[in-house]
Parts: sequence; C-alpha cells; structure tokens
Amino acid sequence: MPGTGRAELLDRLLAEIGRTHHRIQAEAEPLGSRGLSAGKLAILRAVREQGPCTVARAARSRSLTRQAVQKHADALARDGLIRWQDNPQHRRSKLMVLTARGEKAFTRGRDARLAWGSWIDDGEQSDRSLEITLGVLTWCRAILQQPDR
Amino acid sequence: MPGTGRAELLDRLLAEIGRTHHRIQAEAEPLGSRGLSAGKLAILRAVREQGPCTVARAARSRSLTRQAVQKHADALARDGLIRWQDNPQHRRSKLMVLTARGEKAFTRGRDARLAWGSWIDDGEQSDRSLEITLGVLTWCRAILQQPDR
DNA sequence: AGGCGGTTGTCATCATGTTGACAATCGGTT
DNA sequence: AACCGATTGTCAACATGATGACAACCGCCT
Repeated sequence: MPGTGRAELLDRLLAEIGRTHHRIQAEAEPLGSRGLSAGKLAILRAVREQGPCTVARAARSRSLTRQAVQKHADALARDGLIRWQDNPQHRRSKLMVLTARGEKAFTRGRDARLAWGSWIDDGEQSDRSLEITLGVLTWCRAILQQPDR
Repeated sequence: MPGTGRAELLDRLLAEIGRTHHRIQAEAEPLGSRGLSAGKLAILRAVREQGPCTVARAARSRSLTRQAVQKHADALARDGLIRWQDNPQHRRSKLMVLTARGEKAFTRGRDARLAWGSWIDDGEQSDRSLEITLGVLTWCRAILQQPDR
C-alpha cells in the first residue's frame, strides 16, 4: 500500500488543505452575500481586537498581503463600517476604526459564521481532534511564514 | 477566556484553513513555475490513477468544478502532457490520456512536491497528528460536499 | 541638514477557482 | 421515434488573494 510514508502523508495533507478551503469558500459565500465576506469580517475582528490599527498591521495579523487587506478596507470605509482616523505616527498611513454600523455588522457577521459552523458540525469529530488540526495548520503556516527556509 | 466553545473552535479552524492554504500556495508557486502547478499535477495524478478519464470525472475526484479542470486540461493538452482520446461512451466528451512526456512531467512534479513537503517538515508534528488533521479536513470537505445541508 | 534602509499606500497584472448560462449529448421512458 | 432529465463542454463574469514596482513617508545615523 503506497502513500504511507511521512512525505506522502504531508503531501496529501497539503493537497487536502487546498481542496477543503475551496469547498469552504464555495459553501460559505452565500453567507457573505448577505453582507460581510469572510475577509472583511476578519478585518473588522482585527480592528476590534487590536484597537485602531493600520492596514499593514491588520494584514500581518491575518497573514495576508497589505494589498489584499487594503481593498477590503477601502470597501469597508465606503460602506461606512470603518472610518479613517489620522495617525500621529504616520501621515499617509491612517488608522482604521470601527463605526457603530461596523460594530453591529461585525456582531451579525460573526454570529452568522458561528451558526454556519455549528450547522456543518455533525459531532463526528472530537474537540481534541479539532484542536490538533488547528495546531497542525498553525504550525504549518508558521513555518511557511518564516522569512526564507 | 473567550473562544473555547465548540463553535468558536470550529470557526477558528475554518479560518485557519484559509490562511494556511494561501501561505502554501504562495510558497509553493515557485515550484510550479518550474513547470507544473499543483492543479495541473493533480489532474495528471487523477488520469494516472483512474486511467483514461473525462474532464468531469477528474473534476469530481478532486472536488473541483469541471470548468476549472477544463482550463488546466486544455493547457496540458497544448503542452503535450496529455492527449485526447475518443470516448466510445460520449462523442463530445473525450478522454484524457497521459503521454510519455506527461508521465515524465508527473514524476518530476510529484518528486518536487514531496521534496518540498520534506523541506518544510521540521519533525515538530507527530505522524498521528498529521493523520488526524488529514482526517478532520477530509471530514469537513465531505460534509460541505453533500448536496444540500 | 542630508542620506538611507525599511515601511506603507497605490496601481497594474496574474493565478486559481467559482458561478451562471447555453447548446450538444447520452440514456431511459413513453 | 419522439421526448425529457441529467451530464458535459464552452463561454463569460466575478471573487479572492499573490506579486512586482513605485513614490511617499518614517526613524535613524552621520
């Protein structure tokens, strides 16, 4: 029986991550269409948790590029979910701040996401397994993230 | 301490899948630039394992849309890694078959991928953890995949 | 003051995959 | 033989995020 080695295992895992991600995105989109996409929600969360912060900082905290976050931030500002606040540290780089509407949208969006999570959950997997999975993925991302390697 | 409930756990997991996927894709792309992208390699693998098969079938086996696979298949055919073989079952829907070049490209691509996997592996995670992770992701994808829910 | 490396916003381009819609095709039913 | 639902290839549009390149900007050092 092939594919039982460590390298094969890792390879299958890496491939499965992609597949699963695409499925999630495809199925979760209907959620976003009712307002907030996953990406935008994540930005609101970052701003909420870290207080007023720059685009670049939010990007780092989510392991995304500045450019990707910027697009969402611009859209969020257009929709009035965040507003730009002058940054004493940097003239061009303004800070994102949640507006009241943003706060409400975040709550609704997060609840929708959590509900969706519960919705797909059939209890087949133990909490322990989910934790391990989360740990492995984080580990993998951390490795990929370190400068070179 | 917040975020310890089942729903929160699942939510974080779903988010982490996306993050990790993007990191993988970003770091693994240089591999693809030397010839085969991950997507194309997966198609070659499908054809190899299942014998001559239609685009739609390969798509199903990889949990992708026909359309996405078709693009890659067309490119693969252009590059001479696969060729189209008449399908007795269906006049329009031809079968993909690996050419000699395709076979060689697959081997090289797979080896490169395995090597890359070993490259990022620092042995920090046990085989058991990786297996559990693979299982959880497959479970998640399977759920998302069933018709409605 | 001047210069220099690193950070940040901005613009353009690319890659991967999704959805929707349409006609051609297949298989089975009437 | 005609029809009908499901499958398939094809074309177009969209979503998300990555990269590369550039100018503005900050902090620091001389």
